[in-house]
Amino acid sequence: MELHHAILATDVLLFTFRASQLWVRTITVDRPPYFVNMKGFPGGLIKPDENAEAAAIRCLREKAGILSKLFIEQLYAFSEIDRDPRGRVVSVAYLACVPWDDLSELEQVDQDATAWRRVNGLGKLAYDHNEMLNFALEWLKAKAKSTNLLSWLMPKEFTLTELQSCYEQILEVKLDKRNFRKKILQLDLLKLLAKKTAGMKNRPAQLYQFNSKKVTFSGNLI
Amino acid sequence: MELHHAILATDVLLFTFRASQLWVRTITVDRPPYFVNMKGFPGGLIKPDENAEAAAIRCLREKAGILSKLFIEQLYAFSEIDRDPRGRVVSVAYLACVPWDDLSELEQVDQDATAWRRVNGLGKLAYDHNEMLNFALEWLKAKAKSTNLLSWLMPKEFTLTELQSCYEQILEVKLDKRNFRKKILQLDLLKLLAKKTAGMKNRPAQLYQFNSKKVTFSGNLI
DNA sequence: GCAAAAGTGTTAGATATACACCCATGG
DNA sequence: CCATGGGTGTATATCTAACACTTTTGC
Repeated sequence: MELHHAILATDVLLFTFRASQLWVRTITVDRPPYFVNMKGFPGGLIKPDENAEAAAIRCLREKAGILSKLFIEQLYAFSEIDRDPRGRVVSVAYLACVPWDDLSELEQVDQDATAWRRVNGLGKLAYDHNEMLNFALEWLKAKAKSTNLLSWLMPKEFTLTELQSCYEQILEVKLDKRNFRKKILQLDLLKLLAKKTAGMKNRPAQLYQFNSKKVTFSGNLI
Repeated sequence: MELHHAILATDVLLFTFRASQLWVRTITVDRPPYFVNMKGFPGGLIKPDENAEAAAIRCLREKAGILSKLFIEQLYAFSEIDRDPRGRVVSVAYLACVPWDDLSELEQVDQDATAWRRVNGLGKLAYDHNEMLNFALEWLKAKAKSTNLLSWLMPKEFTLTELQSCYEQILEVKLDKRNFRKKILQLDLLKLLAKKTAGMKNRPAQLYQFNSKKVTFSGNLI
């Protein structure tokens, strides 16, 4: 129908939270001109019979082995002419989140081609994936401040200290414990469970869960 | 290099503010299957030697006759399979803003193929352009609340009543005059000019201008 | 009993909201 | 003098920010 202009692709930045750290799913990119174990985010071409989001979810499955239900939203379309050394490729990047304990053992484990890596200290990534990561981290900050997005990063049950730690990671600030608890509890996002942590070498902590995983504006949270 | 998958295009929603109303630049789409004066937003294919934003600016020039310097930011990539009846076209939509009095007479005037139309009451548009408009209006709301974006919609000199009216249009709320003035003045975004309106049939109004047109977070404005 | 993390309130300052009348101009 | 839109202040409620000690458990 028209002259061929650009290949259309997608990349996905999938985040999770575990052990007081933000993690992102990476793949190994060892194609020319990238060698020696360079990392990037899973992605691939968009097929004629799928929209960009469907392609993103498929790539997560095929390239990163992730099948679980997840939160996914479009981040940005990266279209710089030289962003891919192989040719003109425009990539619609997606951001996704999944609670660590929703993942199967196979999804949690690191493999040769794909692994969970801490967001801090990823180093130089392939293509323009560092730029994508910066976009994603800014986006996470904005959403963490104004929505209940963290329901897609926290495990099913968590303590307020763990939740606070997740906010602190994403917002890159230190929060006051008492003010944080007052604020988050009065927002009515959380349900108090009839359970506490056990087996720790300190005082047991009250467990909570999110009321809803529908991500909506929830006031100015933090 | 690869199988042909999708054509890559861009569309631009260019807004301005005049006579207490939000306006958007439209074009006439009378190609099959759209006839009888259907409206849409200016757009076109992305060329091999330009990124999406450059293509958007070029399309504004070629299809809508707009050459002035403007604020432009990516909105969303629309990729539904059937969004264009002519074939598989993915469109990276951009939102742009320009102050009415930056426009030349030729840019202000309506022509056969392209015109300024009030945002309210546009009716059914071609393709998925109604969806684009909804995205853009939500985006405008969010930015109006947290940045000095309106520096790209207001004329060089304006009264506080005009500025309030622009906020009210975009946010779709009615604001209290005294609270609005208190808030906006204490934010230090505006410069008081040594001028007042004249020739009106009522009391002259103080004129202001924006200190800066660099769009940045400016507190929770309104 | 000690180490480690959990849990808990108050106060002062800043911000948001609600609200009504007088002023300057043109006709 | 009247119609039109411009301009101004206060009081209350709410939210934010700063801050330190006691409790419960495992070892």
